[in-house]
Amino acid sequence: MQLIFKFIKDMSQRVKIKQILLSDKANYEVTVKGWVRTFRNNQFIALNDGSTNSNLQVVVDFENTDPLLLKRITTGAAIGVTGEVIPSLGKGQKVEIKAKHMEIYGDSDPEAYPLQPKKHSLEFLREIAHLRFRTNTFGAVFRVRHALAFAVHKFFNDKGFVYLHTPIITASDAEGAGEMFRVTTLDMKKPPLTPEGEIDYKEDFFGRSTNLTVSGQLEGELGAMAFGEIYTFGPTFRAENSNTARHLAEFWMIEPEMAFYDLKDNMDLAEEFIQYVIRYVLENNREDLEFLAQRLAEEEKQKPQAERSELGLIEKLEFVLNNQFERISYTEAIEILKNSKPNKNKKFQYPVEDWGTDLQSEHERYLVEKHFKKPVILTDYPAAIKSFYMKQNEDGKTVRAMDILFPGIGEIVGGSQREENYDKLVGRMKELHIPVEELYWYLDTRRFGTCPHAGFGLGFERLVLFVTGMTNIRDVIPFPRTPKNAEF
RNA sequence: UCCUCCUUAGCUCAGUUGGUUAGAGCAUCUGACUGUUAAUCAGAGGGUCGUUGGUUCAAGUCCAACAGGGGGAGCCA
Repeated sequence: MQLIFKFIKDMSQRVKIKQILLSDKANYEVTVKGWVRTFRNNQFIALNDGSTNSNLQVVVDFENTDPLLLKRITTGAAIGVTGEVIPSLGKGQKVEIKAKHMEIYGDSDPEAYPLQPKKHSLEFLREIAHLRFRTNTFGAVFRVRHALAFAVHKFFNDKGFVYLHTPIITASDAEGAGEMFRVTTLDMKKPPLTPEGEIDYKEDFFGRSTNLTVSGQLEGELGAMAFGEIYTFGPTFRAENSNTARHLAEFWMIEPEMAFYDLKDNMDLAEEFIQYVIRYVLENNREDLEFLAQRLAEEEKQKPQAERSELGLIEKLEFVLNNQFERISYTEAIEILKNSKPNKNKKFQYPVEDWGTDLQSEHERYLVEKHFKKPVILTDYPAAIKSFYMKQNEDGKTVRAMDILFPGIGEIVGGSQREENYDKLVGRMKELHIPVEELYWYLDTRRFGTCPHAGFGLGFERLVLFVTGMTNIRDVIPFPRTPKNAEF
Protein backbone atom coordinates (compact mmCIF):
# COMPACT_ATOMS: atom_id res chain seq x y z
CA MET A 1 0.00 0.00 0.00
CA GLN A 2 2.78 2.38 0.90
CA LEU A 3 4.65 1.44 -2.26
CA ILE A 4 1.65 2.22 -4.43
CA PHE A 5 1.22 5.54 -2.73
CA LYS A 6 4.87 6.42 -3.36
CA PHE A 7 4.52 5.42 -7.00
CA ILE A 8 1.55 7.72 -7.52
CA LYS A 9 3.32 10.55 -5.74
CA ASP A 10 6.34 10.21 -8.00
CA MET A 11 4.14 10.07 -11.09
CA SER A 12 2.54 13.36 -10.20
CA GLN A 13 5.96 14.95 -9.80
CA ARG A 14 6.28 17.32 -12.70
CA VAL A 15 9.84 17.84 -13.91
CA LYS A 16 11.04 20.66 -16.14
CA ILE A 17 12.47 19.58 -19.48
CA LYS A 18 15.66 21.57 -18.85
CA GLN A 19 16.34 19.42 -15.82
CA ILE A 20 15.86 16.15 -17.72
CA LEU A 21 18.11 17.21 -20.60
CA LEU A 22 20.84 18.55 -18.30
CA SER A 23 21.28 15.31 -16.38
CA ASP A 24 22.79 12.19 -17.89
CA LYS A 25 20.51 9.97 -15.86
CA ALA A 26 18.04 7.59 -17.45
CA ASN A 27 15.62 4.84 -16.48
CA TYR A 28 13.41 6.79 -14.13
CA GLU A 29 9.80 7.82 -14.38
CA VAL A 30 8.65 11.45 -14.63
CA THR A 31 5.77 13.65 -15.66
CA VAL A 32 6.43 16.49 -18.11
CA LYS A 33 3.99 19.18 -19.20
CA GLY A 34 4.36 21.53 -22.11
CA TRP A 35 3.35 22.46 -25.64
CA VAL A 36 3.73 20.33 -28.77
CA ARG A 37 6.11 21.79 -31.36
CA THR A 38 5.74 18.98 -33.92
CA PHE A 39 4.35 15.48 -34.01
CA ARG A 40 6.37 13.38 -36.46
CA ASN A 41 5.57 10.03 -37.90
CA ASN A 42 2.56 9.54 -35.64
CA GLN A 43 5.15 8.58 -33.08
CA PHE A 44 7.51 11.37 -32.00
CA ILE A 45 6.39 14.46 -30.14
CA ALA A 46 8.81 17.39 -29.85
CA LEU A 47 7.71 18.84 -26.52
CA ASN A 48 8.74 22.26 -25.22
CA ASP A 49 7.90 23.72 -21.82
CA GLY A 50 9.80 27.00 -22.06
CA SER A 51 12.45 26.02 -19.53
CA THR A 52 15.01 25.57 -22.30
CA ASN A 53 15.40 26.08 -26.02
CA SER A 54 15.64 22.32 -26.64
CA ASN A 55 12.65 20.06 -27.02
CA LEU A 56 12.17 16.74 -25.27
CA GLN A 57 11.31 13.85 -27.57
CA VAL A 58 8.28 11.92 -26.40
CA VAL A 59 7.90 8.50 -28.01
CA VAL A 60 4.30 7.35 -28.41
CA ASP A 61 3.33 3.69 -28.81
CA PHE A 62 0.82 4.59 -31.52
CA GLU A 63 -0.35 1.02 -32.06
CA ASN A 64 -1.62 0.82 -28.49
CA THR A 65 -2.93 4.36 -28.16
CA ASP A 66 -6.47 5.55 -28.76
CA PRO A 67 -6.53 7.01 -32.32
CA LEU A 68 -8.82 9.81 -31.10
CA LEU A 69 -6.14 10.86 -28.61
CA LEU A 70 -3.42 10.68 -31.28
CA LYS A 71 -5.41 13.03 -33.51
CA ARG A 72 -5.45 15.62 -30.77
CA ILE A 73 -1.66 15.76 -30.52
CA THR A 74 -1.17 18.72 -32.83
CA THR A 75 1.27 21.63 -33.07
CA GLY A 76 0.53 24.04 -30.23
CA ALA A 77 -1.51 21.69 -28.03
CA ALA A 78 -0.81 21.65 -24.28
CA ILE A 79 -0.20 18.14 -23.01
CA GLY A 80 1.09 16.23 -20.01
CA VAL A 81 3.08 13.02 -20.39
CA THR A 82 4.07 10.46 -17.79
CA GLY A 83 6.64 7.86 -18.71
CA GLU A 84 10.14 6.56 -18.39
CA VAL A 85 13.20 8.55 -19.37
CA ILE A 86 15.39 6.24 -21.45
CA PRO A 87 18.55 6.58 -23.54
CA SER A 88 17.34 7.58 -27.01
CA LEU A 89 17.16 4.86 -29.63
CA GLY A 90 17.45 7.46 -32.38
CA LYS A 91 20.12 10.02 -33.17
CA GLY A 92 19.78 13.70 -32.38
CA GLN A 93 19.13 13.50 -28.64
CA LYS A 94 20.66 11.71 -25.68
CA VAL A 95 17.47 10.80 -23.87
CA GLU A 96 13.80 10.56 -24.69
CA ILE A 97 10.68 9.71 -22.76
CA LYS A 98 8.56 6.65 -23.48
CA ALA A 99 4.97 7.71 -22.89
CA LYS A 100 2.85 5.61 -20.57
CA HIS A 101 0.06 8.10 -19.93
CA MET A 102 -0.86 11.18 -21.90
CA GLU A 103 -3.30 13.93 -21.11
CA ILE A 104 -4.45 16.76 -23.36
CA TYR A 105 -4.92 19.99 -21.39
CA GLY A 106 -5.72 22.17 -24.37
CA ASP A 107 -6.30 21.32 -28.02
CA SER A 108 -4.86 23.44 -30.80
CA ASP A 109 -6.80 23.44 -34.06
CA PRO A 110 -4.12 22.92 -36.74
CA GLU A 111 -6.24 24.73 -39.34
CA ALA A 112 -6.31 27.86 -37.21
CA TYR A 113 -3.02 27.81 -35.29
CA PRO A 114 -0.72 30.30 -37.02
CA LEU A 115 2.63 28.80 -35.96
CA GLN A 116 3.88 26.06 -38.19
CA PRO A 117 6.98 23.90 -37.84
CA LYS A 118 8.84 26.10 -40.33
CA LYS A 119 10.68 29.39 -40.50
CA HIS A 120 8.48 32.44 -40.06
CA SER A 121 9.49 36.02 -40.77
CA LEU A 122 10.10 38.27 -37.75
CA GLU A 123 7.57 40.72 -39.23
CA PHE A 124 4.84 38.06 -39.27
CA LEU A 125 5.67 36.94 -35.73
CA ARG A 126 5.49 40.56 -34.58
CA GLU A 127 1.87 40.59 -35.72
CA ILE A 128 1.17 37.58 -33.50
CA ALA A 129 3.27 38.77 -30.57
CA HIS A 130 0.90 36.96 -28.19
CA LEU A 131 2.06 33.62 -29.62
CA ARG A 132 5.65 34.34 -30.65
CA PHE A 133 7.07 33.33 -27.25
CA ARG A 134 6.43 29.77 -28.44
CA THR A 135 9.09 30.00 -31.13
CA ASN A 136 12.75 29.11 -30.71
CA THR A 137 13.96 32.61 -31.49
CA PHE A 138 11.65 34.49 -29.13
CA GLY A 139 12.00 31.85 -26.44
CA ALA A 140 15.74 32.47 -26.49
CA VAL A 141 15.40 36.26 -26.73
CA PHE A 142 13.11 36.56 -23.74
CA ARG A 143 15.02 34.12 -21.57
CA VAL A 144 18.12 36.22 -22.28
CA ARG A 145 16.17 39.40 -21.55
CA HIS A 146 15.14 37.97 -18.20
CA ALA A 147 18.72 36.96 -17.38
CA LEU A 148 19.98 40.45 -18.25
CA ALA A 149 17.34 42.05 -16.02
CA PHE A 150 18.29 39.75 -13.18
CA ALA A 151 21.99 40.50 -13.70
CA VAL A 152 21.26 44.25 -13.55
CA HIS A 153 19.77 43.88 -10.08
CA LYS A 154 22.51 41.50 -8.96
CA PHE A 155 25.28 43.84 -10.11
CA PHE A 156 23.94 46.87 -8.27
CA ASN A 157 22.82 44.95 -5.20
CA ASP A 158 26.26 43.38 -4.80
CA LYS A 159 27.79 46.85 -4.98
CA GLY A 160 25.49 48.22 -2.28
CA PHE A 161 23.29 50.35 -4.52
CA VAL A 162 19.71 50.98 -3.38
CA TYR A 163 16.99 50.18 -5.92
CA LEU A 164 14.85 53.31 -5.90
CA HIS A 165 11.37 53.38 -7.44
CA THR A 166 11.01 56.78 -9.02
CA PRO A 167 7.54 57.94 -10.04
CA ILE A 168 5.93 56.96 -13.32
CA ILE A 169 3.45 59.84 -13.22
CA THR A 170 5.24 63.17 -13.01
CA ALA A 171 4.26 66.81 -13.04
CA SER A 172 7.49 68.15 -14.45
CA ASP A 173 8.91 67.91 -17.93
CA ALA A 174 12.23 67.03 -16.32
CA GLU A 175 14.86 67.42 -18.97
CA GLY A 176 12.73 69.21 -21.49
CA ALA A 177 13.35 66.00 -23.38
CA GLY A 178 10.81 65.43 -26.08
CA GLU A 179 7.07 64.91 -26.19
CA MET A 180 5.30 63.38 -23.20
CA PHE A 181 2.15 61.31 -22.79
CA ARG A 182 -0.50 63.24 -20.87
CA VAL A 183 -2.15 61.58 -17.88
CA THR A 184 -5.62 62.88 -17.18
CA THR A 185 -9.09 61.92 -15.97
CA LEU A 186 -10.73 65.01 -17.46
CA ASP A 187 -13.66 64.57 -19.85
CA MET A 188 -12.02 64.97 -23.23
CA LYS A 189 -15.25 66.09 -24.86
CA LYS A 190 -15.99 68.78 -22.30
CA PRO A 191 -12.87 69.69 -20.32
CA PRO A 192 -13.32 72.33 -17.60
CA LEU A 193 -12.03 75.69 -18.76
CA THR A 194 -10.41 78.65 -16.99
CA PRO A 195 -11.91 82.13 -17.48
CA GLU A 196 -9.24 82.59 -20.19
CA GLY A 197 -10.57 79.56 -22.09
CA GLU A 198 -7.61 77.30 -21.34
CA ILE A 199 -8.07 73.76 -20.01
CA ASP A 200 -8.30 74.01 -16.22
CA TYR A 201 -5.98 71.36 -14.85
CA LYS A 202 -6.85 72.38 -11.30
CA GLU A 203 -9.94 70.26 -11.91
CA ASP A 204 -7.86 67.29 -13.00
CA PHE A 205 -7.14 64.24 -10.80
CA PHE A 206 -3.87 65.59 -9.38
CA GLY A 207 -4.96 69.22 -9.46
CA ARG A 208 -2.32 69.94 -12.08
CA SER A 209 -1.15 68.81 -15.49
CA THR A 210 0.62 65.44 -15.31
CA ASN A 211 2.51 63.17 -17.71
CA LEU A 212 4.20 59.80 -17.90
CA THR A 213 7.87 59.98 -16.96
CA VAL A 214 10.58 60.44 -19.57
CA SER A 215 13.34 59.81 -17.00
CA GLY A 216 13.75 59.02 -13.34
CA GLN A 217 17.04 60.86 -13.14
CA LEU A 218 16.07 63.99 -11.23
CA GLU A 219 14.32 61.97 -8.52
CA GLY A 220 17.20 59.51 -8.62
CA GLU A 221 19.63 62.29 -7.73
CA LEU A 222 17.55 62.98 -4.61
CA GLY A 223 18.08 59.38 -3.52
CA ALA A 224 21.81 59.49 -4.26
CA MET A 225 22.11 62.48 -1.92
CA ALA A 226 21.09 60.21 0.96
CA PHE A 227 22.00 56.64 0.10
CA GLY A 228 25.18 57.43 -1.77
CA GLU A 229 24.45 55.12 -4.65
CA ILE A 230 21.04 54.30 -6.11
CA TYR A 231 19.68 52.92 -9.34
CA THR A 232 16.31 52.88 -11.01
CA PHE A 233 15.04 50.26 -13.43
CA GLY A 234 11.60 50.92 -14.76
CA PRO A 235 9.42 51.86 -17.71
CA THR A 236 9.96 55.14 -19.50
CA PHE A 237 7.70 56.84 -22.02
CA ARG A 238 8.41 59.07 -24.99
CA ALA A 239 5.63 60.32 -27.25
CA GLU A 240 8.06 61.07 -30.08
CA ASN A 241 6.92 60.07 -33.55
CA SER A 242 9.99 57.91 -34.02
CA ASN A 243 9.75 55.12 -36.57
CA THR A 244 13.05 53.29 -36.33
CA ALA A 245 14.38 49.90 -35.33
CA ARG A 246 15.97 51.55 -32.25
CA HIS A 247 13.05 53.48 -30.70
CA LEU A 248 10.01 52.59 -28.62
CA ALA A 249 7.30 54.76 -27.09
CA GLU A 250 7.47 52.59 -23.95
CA PHE A 251 10.85 51.20 -22.96
CA TRP A 252 12.79 50.20 -19.87
CA MET A 253 15.67 52.27 -18.61
CA ILE A 254 18.33 51.74 -15.97
CA GLU A 255 19.53 54.92 -14.29
CA PRO A 256 22.20 54.79 -11.58
CA GLU A 257 23.09 57.96 -9.65
CA MET A 258 26.18 58.09 -7.45
CA ALA A 259 27.28 60.68 -4.91
CA PHE A 260 30.99 61.49 -4.82
CA TYR A 261 31.55 60.10 -8.35
CA ASP A 262 33.25 62.20 -11.00
CA LEU A 263 33.04 61.65 -14.76
CA LYS A 264 35.83 59.06 -14.77
CA ASP A 265 34.22 57.08 -11.92
CA ASN A 266 30.98 57.23 -13.90
CA MET A 267 32.60 55.82 -17.03
CA ASP A 268 34.38 53.12 -15.05
CA LEU A 269 31.09 52.04 -13.50
CA ALA A 270 29.21 52.01 -16.80
CA GLU A 271 31.89 49.92 -18.47
CA GLU A 272 32.13 47.47 -15.57
CA PHE A 273 28.35 47.22 -15.48
CA ILE A 274 27.93 46.41 -19.17
CA GLN A 275 30.74 43.86 -19.06
CA TYR A 276 29.24 42.27 -15.94
CA VAL A 277 25.77 41.68 -17.40
CA ILE A 278 27.21 40.36 -20.67
CA ARG A 279 29.45 37.96 -18.75
CA TYR A 280 26.41 36.85 -16.75
CA VAL A 281 24.44 35.74 -19.82
CA LEU A 282 27.51 34.16 -21.41
CA GLU A 283 27.82 32.03 -18.30
CA ASN A 284 24.13 31.34 -17.68
CA ASN A 285 22.40 31.38 -21.06
CA ARG A 286 24.89 29.60 -23.26
CA GLU A 287 22.34 27.46 -25.09
CA ASP A 288 20.09 30.41 -25.92
CA LEU A 289 23.06 32.49 -27.09
CA GLU A 290 24.33 29.68 -29.26
CA PHE A 291 20.92 29.38 -30.88
CA LEU A 292 20.77 33.14 -31.46
CA ALA A 293 24.33 33.11 -32.82
CA GLN A 294 23.37 30.44 -35.33
CA ARG A 295 20.23 32.36 -36.29
CA LEU A 296 22.30 35.50 -36.83
CA ALA A 297 24.91 33.63 -38.86
CA GLU A 298 22.20 32.35 -41.20
CA GLU A 299 20.76 35.84 -41.55
CA GLU A 300 24.23 37.21 -42.33
CA LYS A 301 24.60 34.71 -45.17
CA GLN A 302 21.75 36.48 -46.97
CA LYS A 303 23.69 39.74 -46.95
CA PRO A 304 26.34 40.82 -49.43
CA GLN A 305 29.83 40.02 -48.18
CA ALA A 306 30.78 43.67 -47.55
CA GLU A 307 27.92 44.11 -45.06
CA ARG A 308 28.60 40.98 -43.06
CA SER A 309 30.04 41.40 -39.60
CA GLU A 310 33.49 40.00 -38.96
CA LEU A 311 32.59 38.39 -35.64
CA GLY A 312 29.89 35.93 -34.68
CA LEU A 313 27.51 36.84 -31.85
CA ILE A 314 29.40 35.06 -29.09
CA GLU A 315 32.80 36.29 -30.34
CA LYS A 316 31.37 39.82 -30.41
CA LEU A 317 30.22 39.55 -26.78
CA GLU A 318 33.56 38.10 -25.72
CA PHE A 319 35.33 40.90 -27.55
CA VAL A 320 33.42 43.47 -25.49
CA LEU A 321 34.45 41.65 -22.29
CA ASN A 322 38.11 41.45 -23.22
CA ASN A 323 38.68 44.95 -24.57
CA GLN A 324 38.48 48.31 -22.85
CA PHE A 325 36.09 50.79 -24.35
CA GLU A 326 37.84 53.58 -26.27
CA ARG A 327 37.56 56.89 -24.42
CA ILE A 328 37.93 60.10 -26.40
CA SER A 329 36.62 63.62 -26.11
CA TYR A 330 34.12 65.15 -28.48
CA THR A 331 36.87 67.49 -29.70
CA GLU A 332 39.16 64.55 -30.53
CA ALA A 333 36.28 62.80 -32.27
CA ILE A 334 35.67 65.83 -34.49
CA GLU A 335 39.37 65.84 -35.45
CA ILE A 336 39.27 62.14 -36.35
CA LEU A 337 36.10 62.62 -38.37
CA LYS A 338 37.41 65.72 -40.15
CA ASN A 339 40.47 63.78 -41.32
CA SER A 340 38.56 60.60 -42.12
CA LYS A 341 38.39 59.19 -45.63
CA PRO A 342 34.60 59.38 -45.97
CA ASN A 343 34.68 63.03 -44.94
CA LYS A 344 37.44 63.93 -47.39
CA ASN A 345 35.77 61.93 -50.15
CA LYS A 346 32.46 63.63 -49.36
CA LYS A 347 30.87 60.27 -48.54
CA PHE A 348 29.12 61.62 -45.44
CA GLN A 349 25.65 62.96 -46.00
CA TYR A 350 26.46 65.55 -43.33
CA PRO A 351 30.08 66.69 -43.79
CA VAL A 352 32.04 67.31 -40.57
CA GLU A 353 33.28 70.87 -40.54
CA ASP A 354 32.77 72.94 -37.41
CA TRP A 355 33.31 72.20 -33.77
CA GLY A 356 30.03 72.45 -31.92
CA THR A 357 27.55 70.58 -34.09
CA ASP A 358 26.05 67.33 -32.90
CA LEU A 359 27.32 64.09 -34.37
CA GLN A 360 25.07 62.31 -36.85
CA SER A 361 24.38 58.57 -36.83
CA GLU A 362 26.77 58.07 -39.74
CA HIS A 363 29.58 59.78 -37.80
CA GLU A 364 29.01 57.66 -34.70
CA ARG A 365 28.92 54.54 -36.82
CA TYR A 366 32.19 55.47 -38.50
CA LEU A 367 33.94 55.95 -35.15
CA VAL A 368 32.63 52.72 -33.64
CA GLU A 369 32.43 50.36 -36.59
CA LYS A 370 35.24 51.55 -38.86
CA HIS A 371 37.81 53.59 -36.93
CA PHE A 372 38.04 51.98 -33.46
CA LYS A 373 36.07 48.77 -34.12
CA LYS A 374 34.98 48.62 -30.48
CA PRO A 375 32.65 50.42 -28.07
CA VAL A 376 33.54 54.09 -27.76
CA ILE A 377 32.91 56.52 -24.90
CA LEU A 378 32.66 60.10 -26.09
CA THR A 379 33.16 62.76 -23.42
CA ASP A 380 33.13 66.53 -22.90
CA TYR A 381 30.53 67.57 -25.44
CA PRO A 382 29.74 71.20 -26.25
CA ALA A 383 27.39 72.57 -23.58
CA ALA A 384 24.99 73.85 -26.22
CA ILE A 385 23.97 70.37 -27.39
CA LYS A 386 23.59 68.81 -23.92
CA SER A 387 21.19 69.05 -20.98
CA PHE A 388 21.09 71.78 -18.32
CA TYR A 389 22.12 69.58 -15.39
CA MET A 390 25.52 68.54 -16.76
CA LYS A 391 28.61 69.86 -14.99
CA GLN A 392 30.24 72.75 -16.79
CA ASN A 393 33.93 72.42 -17.57
CA GLU A 394 36.50 75.11 -16.81
CA ASP A 395 36.87 75.92 -20.51
CA GLY A 396 33.40 77.47 -20.44
CA LYS A 397 32.44 75.62 -23.61
CA THR A 398 32.02 71.97 -22.74
CA VAL A 399 30.24 69.84 -20.15
CA ARG A 400 31.26 66.60 -18.44
CA ALA A 401 29.00 64.39 -20.47
CA MET A 402 29.68 60.89 -21.66
CA ASP A 403 27.88 58.81 -24.29
CA ILE A 404 28.71 55.16 -24.87
CA LEU A 405 28.34 54.15 -28.49
CA PHE A 406 27.92 50.50 -29.51
CA PRO A 407 28.28 48.90 -32.93
CA GLY A 408 24.93 48.45 -34.64
CA ILE A 409 23.06 50.11 -31.79
CA GLY A 410 24.38 53.66 -31.53
CA GLU A 411 24.00 55.38 -28.20
CA ILE A 412 23.42 52.74 -25.52
CA VAL A 413 24.34 54.94 -22.54
CA GLY A 414 24.02 58.66 -21.97
CA GLY A 415 25.36 60.16 -18.77
CA SER A 416 27.30 62.92 -17.11
CA GLN A 417 28.77 64.33 -13.98
CA ARG A 418 26.02 66.58 -12.60
CA GLU A 419 26.40 70.30 -11.91
CA GLU A 420 26.53 70.46 -8.11
CA ASN A 421 27.05 74.23 -7.85
CA TYR A 422 23.73 75.92 -7.11
CA ASP A 423 24.47 79.22 -8.83
CA LYS A 424 25.91 77.65 -11.96
CA LEU A 425 22.97 75.26 -12.22
CA VAL A 426 20.34 77.98 -11.80
CA GLY A 427 22.22 80.17 -14.26
CA ARG A 428 22.12 77.43 -16.87
CA MET A 429 18.42 76.74 -16.22
CA LYS A 430 17.56 80.40 -16.74
CA GLU A 431 19.52 80.46 -20.01
CA LEU A 432 17.49 77.50 -21.24
CA HIS A 433 14.17 78.83 -19.86
CA ILE A 434 13.68 75.89 -17.53
CA PRO A 435 11.19 76.81 -14.78
CA VAL A 436 13.40 77.22 -11.69
CA GLU A 437 10.51 77.51 -9.22
CA GLU A 438 8.89 74.29 -10.32
CA LEU A 439 12.10 72.33 -9.74
CA TYR A 440 12.75 73.76 -6.27
CA TRP A 441 12.95 70.22 -4.87
CA TYR A 442 15.71 69.31 -7.31
CA LEU A 443 17.64 72.49 -6.52
CA ASP A 444 17.38 71.81 -2.78
CA THR A 445 20.00 69.07 -3.21
CA ARG A 446 22.41 71.85 -4.24
CA ARG A 447 21.34 74.06 -1.33
CA PHE A 448 21.72 71.46 1.42
CA GLY A 449 24.85 69.37 1.45
CA THR A 450 25.61 69.37 -2.25
CA CYS A 451 28.50 67.25 -3.49
CA PRO A 452 30.09 66.08 -6.73
CA HIS A 453 27.95 63.34 -8.21
CA ALA A 454 27.30 61.58 -11.48
CA GLY A 455 25.02 59.10 -13.20
CA PHE A 456 23.88 57.65 -16.49
CA GLY A 457 20.93 56.14 -18.27
CA LEU A 458 21.08 52.85 -20.14
CA GLY A 459 18.35 51.79 -22.55
CA PHE A 460 17.57 48.23 -21.54
CA GLU A 461 16.14 47.15 -24.90
CA ARG A 462 19.23 48.44 -26.70
CA LEU A 463 21.32 46.27 -24.41
CA VAL A 464 19.09 43.27 -25.18
CA LEU A 465 19.42 44.06 -28.90
CA PHE A 466 23.19 43.96 -28.67
CA VAL A 467 23.36 40.79 -26.61
CA THR A 468 20.82 38.81 -28.65
CA GLY A 469 22.02 40.00 -32.05
CA MET A 470 18.47 40.96 -33.00
CA THR A 471 18.23 44.04 -35.20
CA ASN A 472 14.77 45.47 -34.48
CA ILE A 473 14.01 46.79 -30.99
CA ARG A 474 10.38 45.63 -31.41
CA ASP A 475 11.64 42.06 -31.26
CA VAL A 476 13.30 42.33 -27.84
CA ILE A 477 10.36 43.71 -25.80
CA PRO A 478 7.35 41.42 -25.31
CA PHE A 479 4.70 43.86 -26.47
CA PRO A 480 6.18 46.82 -28.34
CA ARG A 481 4.52 50.22 -28.21
CA THR A 482 5.34 52.35 -31.23
CA PRO A 483 3.47 55.06 -33.18
CA LYS A 484 0.17 53.55 -34.37
CA ASN A 485 0.75 50.28 -32.54
CA ALA A 486 -0.47 49.33 -29.05
CA GLU A 487 -1.87 45.87 -29.81
CA PHE A 488 -2.02 43.22 -27.07
C1' U B 1 7.74 63.62 -39.49
C1' C B 2 10.92 63.08 -44.19
C1' C B 3 13.16 59.78 -48.14
C1' U B 4 12.72 54.95 -50.29
C1' C B 5 10.92 50.06 -51.19
C1' C B 6 7.06 46.48 -50.36
C1' U B 7 1.64 44.51 -49.84
C1' U B 8 -0.74 37.98 -54.58
C1' A B 9 -3.40 31.10 -50.70
C1' G B 10 -2.61 30.04 -43.42
C1' C B 11 3.14 31.19 -44.16
C1' U B 12 7.34 32.39 -47.70
C1' C B 13 7.31 33.97 -52.52
C1' A B 14 6.86 33.55 -58.52
C1' G B 15 3.56 35.98 -61.98
C1' U B 16 6.42 37.86 -69.14
C1' U B 17 5.72 44.44 -73.31
C1' G B 18 -1.64 45.06 -69.64
C1' G B 19 -4.80 39.81 -72.85
C1' U B 20 -8.79 33.32 -71.64
C1' U B 21 -9.50 29.38 -66.00
C1' A B 22 -3.52 33.55 -61.18
C1' G B 23 1.13 29.38 -59.92
C1' A B 24 5.16 26.96 -56.58
C1' G B 25 7.24 25.28 -51.84
C1' C B 26 5.77 24.70 -46.91
C1' A B 27 1.26 24.27 -43.83
C1' U B 28 -3.85 21.96 -43.71
C1' C B 29 -7.15 17.64 -45.00
C1' U B 30 -7.47 12.24 -46.89
C1' G B 31 -4.68 7.77 -47.61
C1' A B 32 0.01 4.96 -47.30
C1' C B 33 4.38 4.17 -44.37
C1' U B 34 6.11 3.56 -39.09
C1' G B 35 12.87 5.15 -35.14
C1' U B 36 11.34 10.13 -36.99
C1' U B 37 14.63 14.98 -36.36
C1' A B 38 11.03 21.35 -40.08
C1' A B 39 9.87 12.79 -41.39
C1' U B 40 8.75 10.75 -46.28
C1' C B 41 5.39 9.29 -50.54
C1' A B 42 0.53 9.86 -53.27
C1' G B 43 -3.88 12.73 -53.80
C1' A B 44 -7.31 16.86 -52.46
C1' G B 45 -9.15 21.51 -50.79
C1' G B 46 -7.65 26.56 -50.33
C1' G B 47 -7.22 33.42 -53.59
C1' U B 48 -12.73 39.87 -53.86
C1' C B 49 -4.31 39.88 -55.95
C1' G B 50 -4.10 45.62 -48.90
C1' U B 51 -8.45 49.43 -49.52
C1' U B 52 -10.82 53.13 -52.54
C1' G B 53 -10.99 55.63 -56.97
C1' G B 54 -9.09 56.37 -62.02
C1' U B 55 -6.93 55.17 -67.22
C1' U B 56 -8.22 51.17 -70.83
C1' C B 57 -12.12 47.14 -75.25
C1' A B 58 -9.35 44.59 -71.19
C1' A B 59 -5.78 45.79 -64.78
C1' G B 60 -2.51 41.19 -60.09
C1' U B 61 0.26 44.19 -63.89
C1' C B 62 -0.39 51.39 -65.42
C1' C B 63 -1.82 56.14 -62.34
C1' A B 64 -3.58 58.60 -57.62
C1' A B 65 -5.02 58.73 -52.56
C1' C B 66 -5.32 56.09 -48.08
C1' A B 67 -3.91 52.00 -44.70
C1' G B 68 -0.23 48.57 -42.95
C1' G B 69 4.87 46.85 -43.07
C1' G B 70 10.43 46.90 -44.22
C1' G B 71 15.07 49.82 -44.84
C1' G B 72 17.38 54.70 -44.13
C1' A B 73 17.19 59.78 -41.69
C1' G B 74 15.76 63.14 -37.67
C1' C B 75 14.78 62.97 -32.20
C1' C B 76 16.97 59.97 -28.51
C1' A B 77 17.95 55.44 -24.56
